[in-house]
Amino acid sequence: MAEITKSYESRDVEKKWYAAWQAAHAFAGKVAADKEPYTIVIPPPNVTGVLTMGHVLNNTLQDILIRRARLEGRAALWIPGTDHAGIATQNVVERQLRQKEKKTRRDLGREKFLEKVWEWRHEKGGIILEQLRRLGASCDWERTQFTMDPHYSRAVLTAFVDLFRKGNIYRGKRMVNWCPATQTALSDEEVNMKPVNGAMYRVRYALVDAPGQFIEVKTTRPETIPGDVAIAVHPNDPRFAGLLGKKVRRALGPAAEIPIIADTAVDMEFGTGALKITPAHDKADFEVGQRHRLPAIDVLDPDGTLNALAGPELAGMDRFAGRKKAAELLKERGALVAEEPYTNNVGYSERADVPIEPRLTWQWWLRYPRIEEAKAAVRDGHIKFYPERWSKVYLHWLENIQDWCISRQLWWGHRIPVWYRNGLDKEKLTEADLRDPAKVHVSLEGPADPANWTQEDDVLDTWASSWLWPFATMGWPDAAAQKSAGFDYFYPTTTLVTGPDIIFFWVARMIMAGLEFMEKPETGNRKLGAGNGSDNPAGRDADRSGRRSPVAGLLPPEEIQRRIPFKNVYFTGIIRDAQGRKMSKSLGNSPDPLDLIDKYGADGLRFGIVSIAPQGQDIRFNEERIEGGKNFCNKLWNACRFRQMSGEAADNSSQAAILARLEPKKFDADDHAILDRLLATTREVNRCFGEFEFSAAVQALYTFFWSDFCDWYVEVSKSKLQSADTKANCLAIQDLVLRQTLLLLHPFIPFITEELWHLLGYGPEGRFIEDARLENASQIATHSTARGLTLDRVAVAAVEKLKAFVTQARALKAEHNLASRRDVRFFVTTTDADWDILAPNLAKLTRMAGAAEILRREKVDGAPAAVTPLGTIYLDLANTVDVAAEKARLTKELEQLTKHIAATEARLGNKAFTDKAPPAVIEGARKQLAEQQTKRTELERLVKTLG
RNA sequence: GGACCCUUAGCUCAGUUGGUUAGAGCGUUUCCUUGACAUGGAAAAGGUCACUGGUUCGAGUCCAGUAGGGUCCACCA
Repeated sequence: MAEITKSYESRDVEKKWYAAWQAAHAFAGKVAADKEPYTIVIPPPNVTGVLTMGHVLNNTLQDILIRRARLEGRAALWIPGTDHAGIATQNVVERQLRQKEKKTRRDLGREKFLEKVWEWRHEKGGIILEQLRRLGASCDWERTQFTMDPHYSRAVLTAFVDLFRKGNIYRGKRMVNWCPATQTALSDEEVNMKPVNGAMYRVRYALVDAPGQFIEVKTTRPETIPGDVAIAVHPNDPRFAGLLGKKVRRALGPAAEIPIIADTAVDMEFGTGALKITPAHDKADFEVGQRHRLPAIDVLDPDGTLNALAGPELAGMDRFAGRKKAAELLKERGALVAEEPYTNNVGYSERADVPIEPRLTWQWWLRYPRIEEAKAAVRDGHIKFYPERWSKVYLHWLENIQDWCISRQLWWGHRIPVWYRNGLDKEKLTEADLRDPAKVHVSLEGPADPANWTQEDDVLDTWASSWLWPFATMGWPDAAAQKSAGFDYFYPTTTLVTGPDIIFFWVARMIMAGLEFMEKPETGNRKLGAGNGSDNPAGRDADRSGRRSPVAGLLPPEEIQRRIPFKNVYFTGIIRDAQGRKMSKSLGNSPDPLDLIDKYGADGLRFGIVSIAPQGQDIRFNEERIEGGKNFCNKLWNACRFRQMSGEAADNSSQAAILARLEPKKFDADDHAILDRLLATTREVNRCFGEFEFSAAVQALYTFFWSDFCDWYVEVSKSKLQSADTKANCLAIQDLVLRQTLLLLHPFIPFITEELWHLLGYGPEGRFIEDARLENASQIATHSTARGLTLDRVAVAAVEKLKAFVTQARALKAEHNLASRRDVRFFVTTTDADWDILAPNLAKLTRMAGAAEILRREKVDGAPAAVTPLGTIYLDLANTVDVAAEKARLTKELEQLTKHIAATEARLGNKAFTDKAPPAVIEGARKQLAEQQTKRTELERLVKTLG
């Protein structure tokens, strides 16, 4: 067996084991009838993405769950893959095209451009999947998915056709969020509101019939004045009662007389109480316009440039330049009454980070399916959220859900499988036309006579493909593919690990998709993709609320349970920098995880990131904690090194073999205590996994391993290993502890644990650590009992006292500047009972305290002393004691103790306490008081001896 | 405007149904290269648990309110 080196070098170890795991197909998810499945689908990173700290956290947690599942003997499957990320990817390729060839995508044309995108995808896409391997992610790479793969596209289009047939999808001309930079519509979820410092302009409009009279409005967007079609006031506003129905002259742009109208949408309190109505450029104005049958005058081109309708002075200007110019023009004409700084909320395009424009366009909309069941799935606990509070956010969104704009004016994506009969005027298409197969064809295959049809240009929102991820990655809707993927076995997936920022984008939609599409094959998967079904023209009077009355035919609970895409959702925190800001590319405040892996090892990074990621809270990134992860790995390495240097093991190849080497008759208190702590830690980690408390699990393992095992047990071992009588048993205990600790730690730090597992020979030759089974505490206890070992819980308390004894002894030395001396003597005055605890441990205690000897005495005078749970310990200093300092030190301790005693006595003297508190608590208080009093008596005596 | 979260040691944070003298890591001070580890060991200093009330025998923990910080949702020009 190879010798363990002095320090842990991660690089080669990581490379070696990852290659070995892959060569052995160790991560393959295989159907096994005798095992429980454990399934995770990765939140697919953008194919353009590179590994960020967010990915590190997210994927480390998934890997922890998957590896733990394997150790527990479950059939684990983790499906990896990437998202085609419509806008992001198209942007990347367009930018490259612009830089390298000085061309736009339109210069190339749709087909050529898409070729370029695929080229890019094959050359540079999916780097992140390679990076995940560096992190140690144990995905089943042979199942890697991409949302633009042919089979995945088929799933996406099948879902579209099916929903269209059911009447959930319709086409409508609506106000949408338009991104002038990418020139596509966006869903509400892709718009972020930001406060923007701008100006509020007070503008006056001249009354047509009353020269010299005006009505004033306030606006932040004077450049849209050419699109004004009315001025609205509240019908109950007395200030304007006389003006209703009168006309004013548009203040800017093509001359026009526009009416003053009354509408309750106007807030009398705000601004001047009068509102300019520009239906083409504001959602609220659009609705007012609809109510009053006013035209919408669109003065902006799709790219945000003012067009001819804005008038010659503004036409051709960018919207922001136009705003300034408009203000100047108004000023020149005396129409600008005032201009003041103003901060308002403006919607920004999430992708392009530019203000969006409300814009009236034809788009495809989805009325979400299974909304009620989606609520029930979470409300009734079929799907559990961790932390639970996110379910409120989820339910609130579903309560107020709006139809989803699923079409995008992009080229990279799933092209909507709709064909229009040639010659049809798309601008005038009615709902009835849409459902008429003679006019509009909807299918996967396309029309039989393609020459007579023209396909829809738009593609689907990327999320309209990723919402199928949990089952489209397992073959759906192809029955044969589902069978070979083990769909029936692995679906529903067990746990989804994701960020709360995509709860609406992704989590909620996946739930609805699962509920809608995962019907039993025999009852459903019927005519999926069969084309226009006009049996249910429900989309006819689609309104923005999109609410379907809760109809009969809601799924029963068993069916919900069967269809849901996952049983647990764990929401990670968002990783922030030291100042608490979100990590972002533009701020440059995100460390490169690969650098961190180089510096601290993948295991160090994993351990560190998990340890700072408590459940449900955002994470303040702290590189020192990553360094702490590395240090922990080194500690683990060296403890195993110590074990290896301490002696050959008879047989380490299984837990049973190690248990067989235990010699229960030779157990001392430390042996009992460390095994007790091992079982407690095993139990605690188990509990943590049940509650998804990863950082608590790491904390428990850290404390157990570092404090209980290394700082105490390994140190007492050094004495035990000196004696041939106790050596073999001590080594067996170390092996038992280390073996179990490696198993418990493996999900968190897979590389180093695999390496040490082999170096110490804890498994059969040629097998991985994950081929072993992690036993829980009661299984270990049962096996131990079978070997004649019964753990002595009293020993645990004794060891706590011994630890306190040693600490006091060391403190005495340190206070007298003798910490480095190993030749000091200690005296102890104590009871026979306590001496019985001390005596068998004297060799270890002497070594631990760094003393030459510890002797029992009846009485000691004039030496520095400390009161321990096992008697009073004295440092033999002969005549060199500083009596005053000694007295001050003891008096201070006595004072503190007296306060505590008073508090305890007060509690016990309170009849309400003794009447109402549980007996165990009262008993604990009494015991505590007795101990405190004993200690006080002793301290008082010591102070007195000092005069 | 609505909802949710946070405020505990110098810093970053744990603290799981209310119950001994509130913990960890980092940092700080002093000491230690003893045969696993200086990526380490020992000892120590450091907290009126944001504030104010309430419930309770007992509150960091439960309730109400206040202040400060954050996130999400919401069409006030």
